[in-house]
Parts: sequence; C-alpha cells; structure tokens
Amino acid sequence: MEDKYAGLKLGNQLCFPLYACSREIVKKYKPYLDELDLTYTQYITMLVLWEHGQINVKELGECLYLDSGTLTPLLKKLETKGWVTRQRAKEDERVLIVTLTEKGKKLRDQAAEVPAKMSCCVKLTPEESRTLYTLLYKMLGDA
Amino acid sequence: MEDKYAGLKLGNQLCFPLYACSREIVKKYKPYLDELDLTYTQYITMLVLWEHGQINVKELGECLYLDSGTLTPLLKKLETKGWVTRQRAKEDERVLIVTLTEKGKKLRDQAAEVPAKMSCCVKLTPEESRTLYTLLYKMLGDA
DNA sequence: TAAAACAAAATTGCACGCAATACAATTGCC
DNA sequence: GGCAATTGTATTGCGTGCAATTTTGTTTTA
Repeated sequence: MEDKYAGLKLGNQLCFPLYACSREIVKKYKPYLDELDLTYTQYITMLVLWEHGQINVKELGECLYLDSGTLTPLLKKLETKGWVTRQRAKEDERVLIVTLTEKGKKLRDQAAEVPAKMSCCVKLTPEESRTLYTLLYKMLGDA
Repeated sequence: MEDKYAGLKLGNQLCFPLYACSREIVKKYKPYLDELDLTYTQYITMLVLWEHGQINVKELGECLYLDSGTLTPLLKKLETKGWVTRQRAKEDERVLIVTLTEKGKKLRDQAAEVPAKMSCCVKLTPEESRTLYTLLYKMLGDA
C-alpha cells in the first residue's frame, strides 16, 4: 500500500535541509561578522570586492546570484560605511562600477580570521566538506 | 608563498554555495507554489501540518528552525486563507495550537504533484541526492 | 501565597530577496 | 538620422528571518 503523500513529508524533501542549513550557518557567522559591522550578504559582497577590487553591479549579481533589488540598497550601505565607492562607467553610463576604498581594503585584514573561526563550527570531515561542496556546485551549475 | 587571504575567496567558502543553492531551489518551487497560492515558507509549514494535523507554534518552530517572529504573521496569513485555525490550549493558555481545516486538508491533493515536478529540476543522481541529504542533516544535527 | 523566575507568543525594527515595474542609456535596424 | 528593442540600475511592494523586547500565563520558591 503506497502512501500517495510520501513525497510531501518534510523528511523526504531535499530542499528543506538545504534551506535550514543555509540559515543556520549564516546565523553562526553573525557574532564574527558583527565585530566587523557586516551582515552575511554584505560579507560575501566584500569577498568578491577583495578578490576583484572593482566590479560592476551586473557582474557582482552574477557572482552572488543576486539582483539589483538586493544589491542596490546593500551597496549604498557599504558606500555609507566608506568601504566602497559607486560611480558610473564613462563608456556606458548605465553601468555602475563599485570600487573598494582604502578603508575597505583594510577591513580584509580583520576579516581574514573569520573563515578559520567558522571552520570550527562545521562538524564535517574535510572529505565530507569537499563532497558537499562539489554536490552543491553541481546543483548550482544546472540552476 | 601562502596567500593569507585564501580563506576569504568566494570559491573557498562552503557556506556560499549552500546559501545560493537554497535560494535557487526555492526559486524553482515558485511557479508550482504560485498555483497553490503558497510561498515556500508557507509550503513547508503546510507539510508539517499535513503530517501532524495539529501542532503548536513552539514545536512547529523546532521542526522548521523558525521562531515566532517569522511564524506568527505567516500563520495568520494561512488562517486568513482558511487553511488553518489558531486557538489557545485550554490546559496552558500560553500555547497556541495550529490546526488544519478541511479546506487545508484538501489543498494536500493539489500539492501532491509538487515533489515530482520539482525532482525534474534537480540534476543529481539518486545516490548524489542521498549523499547530499545525509551531509546536510549531519550539519544540521550539530547546529 | 505573593513575588520572582520562567515559558510561549506576539510585537517591533531592520535587512534582506525577489518579482514587477520604471527609467535612462545604448544598440540595432530601416 | 530616427525609432524600437535591449540593457543596466533603481524603485516599489511584499514576505520572510531574526534579534530584542513585550505581553500574558504558569511554575517555583522564599
């Protein structure tokens, strides 16, 4: 006798632990990011900027899977805090270029400790972490 | 020569693909859930109710890793739509019991097709899905 | 038993996410 | 050149998430 509702059980969902895990981990970042006056979304935005120094909103959105509705107000906050500047590209006025300031670059040194602190919170073996990483990017790649 | 900032690369974060994947999958649910007039969070709430019929806010929050700040307004919306009722427990007036209505129970039949529709979107093999599921719950368990 | 401690929801305030829309600049096409 | 289609951001509105606080009800304890 099949349960026609089996697919609707919370325990049979793949999406739910993904959703719950994501929020739980972000929550664990909070105390460390609070020290830097960064939210999680602002943090991953800064990660991109620390790597690239300069990037426009469209490319940033592609990196982070976020759109201008999320990024525009967020980038204005980062600008207010003095970590980035926002200016239009001369060759195409539609494009907004986000650039790290000196102050923003310095923040990187404080942030450098965050990943090590976080790694203690994740109770997976290095191999499990790699497997998880690979599977997640496989899903994302097909998204 | 080590890169002291290697840990800060977006590509070296385990959290980021988790966060991005979660949002991408929820986005894929949207067209199917729109047909049912449900958001994703409302959907997983209904999953719990379809399984249990009745549950209080605290227990619901433990199931979903959500607190009353999120659940209270959400449950009021489900009540407005006529899918659940909200009433205080007689033995302890602090406890609010959420109960499925007949209309709410009927919604389950429409929702029954959602998991099958979604499974087409996930490009992982059954084995990969199981591995991912196990790893995510391992992380959640230690959370 | 009255006050203190505790517990469950609700409220408040802030920061996303994201769909939908608006707007301005650029490109393509005739 | 001129106009339509396209592109890149910004804006708006709604629904979360969550920390912090408040409210209401219950239990513990002096």
